[in-house]
Amino acid sequence: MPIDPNTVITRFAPSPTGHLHIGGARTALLCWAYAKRHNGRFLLRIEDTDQTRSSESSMKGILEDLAWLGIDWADGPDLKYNDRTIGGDERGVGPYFQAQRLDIYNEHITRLIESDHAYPAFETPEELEAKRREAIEAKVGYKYDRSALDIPREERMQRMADGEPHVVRLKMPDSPITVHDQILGDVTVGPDEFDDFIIRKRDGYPTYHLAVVVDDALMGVTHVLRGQEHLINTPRHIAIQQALGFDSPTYAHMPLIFNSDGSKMSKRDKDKTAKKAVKEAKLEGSPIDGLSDADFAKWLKDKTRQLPSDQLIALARHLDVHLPEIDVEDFRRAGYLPDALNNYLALLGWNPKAKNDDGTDVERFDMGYLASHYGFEGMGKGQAKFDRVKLLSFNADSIAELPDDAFASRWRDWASSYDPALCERFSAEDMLMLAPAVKTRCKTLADGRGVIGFAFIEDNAIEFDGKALHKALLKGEAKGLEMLKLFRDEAATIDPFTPEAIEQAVKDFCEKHEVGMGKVAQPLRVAVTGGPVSPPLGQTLAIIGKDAAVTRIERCIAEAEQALSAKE
RNA sequence: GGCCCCAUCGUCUAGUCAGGUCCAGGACACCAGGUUUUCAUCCUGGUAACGCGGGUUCGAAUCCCGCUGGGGUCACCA
Repeated sequence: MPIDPNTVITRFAPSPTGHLHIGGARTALLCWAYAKRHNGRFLLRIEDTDQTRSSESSMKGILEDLAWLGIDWADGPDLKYNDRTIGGDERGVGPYFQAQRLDIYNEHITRLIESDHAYPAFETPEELEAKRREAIEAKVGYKYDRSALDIPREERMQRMADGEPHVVRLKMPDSPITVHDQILGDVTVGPDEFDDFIIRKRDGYPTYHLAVVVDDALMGVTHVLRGQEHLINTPRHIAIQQALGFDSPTYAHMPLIFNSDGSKMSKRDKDKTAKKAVKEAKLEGSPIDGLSDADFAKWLKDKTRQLPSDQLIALARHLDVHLPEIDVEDFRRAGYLPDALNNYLALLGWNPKAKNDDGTDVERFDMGYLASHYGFEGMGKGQAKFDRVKLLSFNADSIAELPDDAFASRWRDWASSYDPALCERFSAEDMLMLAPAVKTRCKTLADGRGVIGFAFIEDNAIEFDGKALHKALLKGEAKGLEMLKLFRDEAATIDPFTPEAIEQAVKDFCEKHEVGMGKVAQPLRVAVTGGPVSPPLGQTLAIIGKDAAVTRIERCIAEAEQALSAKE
């Protein structure tokens, strides 16, 4: 297993216990970028040593989310995904699932025990828990008391060989350990801060600390970039590396990201938002299929209880609330573009420290830029708050910058997964026609529908906004109503009924009658949409089609005349 | 609570390592004006920050100390 120390190798190692969290996505993105920048390899490893919490579906979801973001891996799980094979094992350092590497871990653990760097311990979890509680009551920090070391070595080894249930603990050195962190600088932690932690659990699986060190070393990982929550773990990892004779990789710990109120971005935020909305709506029973009233009540009462994703989404739709996006999947569903999300994520904690031609700071960039410029030098040290509003602005810009055809196809792709009714109502050609009107008016692909909401209403179900109707049709000298009546017959003759032809017809009509555009456009707008706000008139009319337009104009005229006669 | 990390506009940040060119620059948000048949886009301008207290220095956002504040971590989770 030859490892080239000159090749940068980074890794992302998620545990498949849920969706890919936005924080994890940022870690993966920056690890990926660092490897690309140095012409190295980015590898993916699945940390599934927690047998009770890991699942196959979580793992697949994570891979899918990474692929959606545009993060690809040189080594890692070799899975078929959308007919495309991702990953490979050219170097022969797999497998990339920790659960398949038990022999490797055991081999190393045996080495540690034989060299007296580790030892078996036989206390039960209950015994340890009791000791821990005592320590807390006595207000002293809990540390494992090494009582297993009181057992003579021979006896310990024999009991282990006899199959007595045990864990294996690493004997921590009694000198301080310094982490040379690329972002934070040197961080030294004294020996009093650590106890002899467990490296193999009672069930025979290694703990995270052991597995991560062994895998990183054997897979040739040169740079470990991860969240700051791991900083305190690093001395433990260094201790294992030293005991095993491994070189330590270069470490870089990045600041964590938080909600704008300073709280941790947690998957539970979604449930929290939904619970609040349920209480405000004073819902008694479960409003959605598949969720019993009893389960609903249980969920509502228990702050920590979470609903399955699909039920939560159904509930949110029912209550018309927007759930905060936490997982990558949430951002996908909400209609974010991966480019915008990646851009924002990278910028949260990293700064390219470069200027645009106009002297402003470089903020907007694509994956290619990241892959050629990312480095630890630009990383900030402070914790950052996740600003959804700024992300939304990035997303809106990215959408607006898309050429019409690209926008239309992305919009359609999104809708086919998350808003099938939109695809039924509009063909691909329709959506292309809609593109210029919609793309500058939506911040996410999901709010594209809102821009053209009037098209989803039946012609005879349009409700005219009273205020708008009055202002556009009834007020003033040159009555909008008169213009609308005159234009009604004109509209029927427009052929083809395209945005351009409609615009031209309105323009000609205005010139002929010597009135300003507004005098005709606003009444028409109210007539076909019911309200005073819509995309440009040509598109607005073309979207619903000629027959619908004429029908709506007639209904509006009738409504206005009724309002007029009611007044008199 | 022990240990560790951090601290510039409301938010993300540039500037801090090599103290003066910073009465602190950019972006998002906000406010005002302009373009536009509405809305949106777009353009122009504006409000807004060096947490506090001590030092060092001719001079500190930048160096040192303390305080305060925020965060992480103390699992047979990762």
